[in-house]
Amino acid sequence: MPASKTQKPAAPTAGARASKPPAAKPAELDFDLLPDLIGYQLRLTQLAIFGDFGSSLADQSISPGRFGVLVLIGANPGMTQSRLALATQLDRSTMVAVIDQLETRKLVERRAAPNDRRSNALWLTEDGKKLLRAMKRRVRSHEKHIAAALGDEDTARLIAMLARIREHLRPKRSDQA
Amino acid sequence: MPASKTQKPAAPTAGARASKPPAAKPAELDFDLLPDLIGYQLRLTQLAIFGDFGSSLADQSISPGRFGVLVLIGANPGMTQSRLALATQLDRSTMVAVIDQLETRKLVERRAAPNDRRSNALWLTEDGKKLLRAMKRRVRSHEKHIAAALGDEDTARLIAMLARIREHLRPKRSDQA
DNA sequence: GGGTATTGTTTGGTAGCCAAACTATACTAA
DNA sequence: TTAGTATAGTTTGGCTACCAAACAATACCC
Repeated sequence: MPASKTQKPAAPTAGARASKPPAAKPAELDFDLLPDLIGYQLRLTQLAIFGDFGSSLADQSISPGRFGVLVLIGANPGMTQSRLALATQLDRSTMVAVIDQLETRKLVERRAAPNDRRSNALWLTEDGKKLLRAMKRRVRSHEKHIAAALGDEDTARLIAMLARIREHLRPKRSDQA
Repeated sequence: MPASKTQKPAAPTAGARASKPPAAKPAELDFDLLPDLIGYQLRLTQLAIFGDFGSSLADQSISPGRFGVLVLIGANPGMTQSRLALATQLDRSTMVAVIDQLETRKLVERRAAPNDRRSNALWLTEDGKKLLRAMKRRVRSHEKHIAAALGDEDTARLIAMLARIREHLRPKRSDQA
């Protein structure tokens, strides 16, 4: 932004005030090929859903990702961090901070793994279980709200389509849903 | 990672969900309700697509988001940063860095806006146009590859479904595709 | 035993994003 | 004209989320 002010302000002094043409309306934006891109549509939709999801869980300040971690630990008590990292497609080093955070909040505990002293066995605390139950309820109701836009049948079809895309994209991969 | 299938309801036989055998083996992971969540599925699919997309554009080191910005500027030459921020759902302050980056790489230019000395009019440089053309080709072919997993008809249906979800979620909003 | 693989961790980096405060400019109305 | 207010871009500061390399402890295999 030029700080100089050497230029005269468009002299409104002259009475030439007659023609104020269409005033150059912003005009419609052209999104070109974007709306046809599946990745773009996915991003938009995910933004919308996560925004909604987030606001619905905001008071717990648990992000969708953290919720997923809690679910996995809840459903697979005693699992290790590495397995969890694999399942969530996060790096092991990332998972350290995630568990640190959840442990600080007293939602998750690291315990000794029975067979391997390198591993941490992850368990929900009572608080964690309680919070998870409450969040699951909300998530399910939130999900119902979304599914209402499509109907059960189309919702199932949508999920199947997404799975199909993934399978087609990455020939082989496992330990992930 | 021991692997298996793309995971399934996991619950070994319906209903039974109490016993916890002292699994000596990694055992199957239970993803619980996650696979039924649209948001979760979207995230997985987006990860897969963007990963693929990214690797296909890696040599240009242009992220999907940056690509979208280039497309918008290309299709709406002279548009301002604010409009662009609105269209991409980014903050205006975020857009500054984005444009800085693209300008440094000589793909985009900030020019004086004709009617408003506060605004920057954004234009692609020749390099920008060239790169955009090349990337569009790749993106389209990439898109074809994805669509091949579904077929044209289902692809269109998928996109329509996603749009429906968004509309249902956020009552109304404009300036976005 | 020795070699190698794996687990969790530390460290250091990146991308991407938002919010508040600020400057320059534009618009509006007294 | 002038004052008030709104807007465009920017700066600053922060935050989340992520990866990659290196490392110690432990496990596994021969």
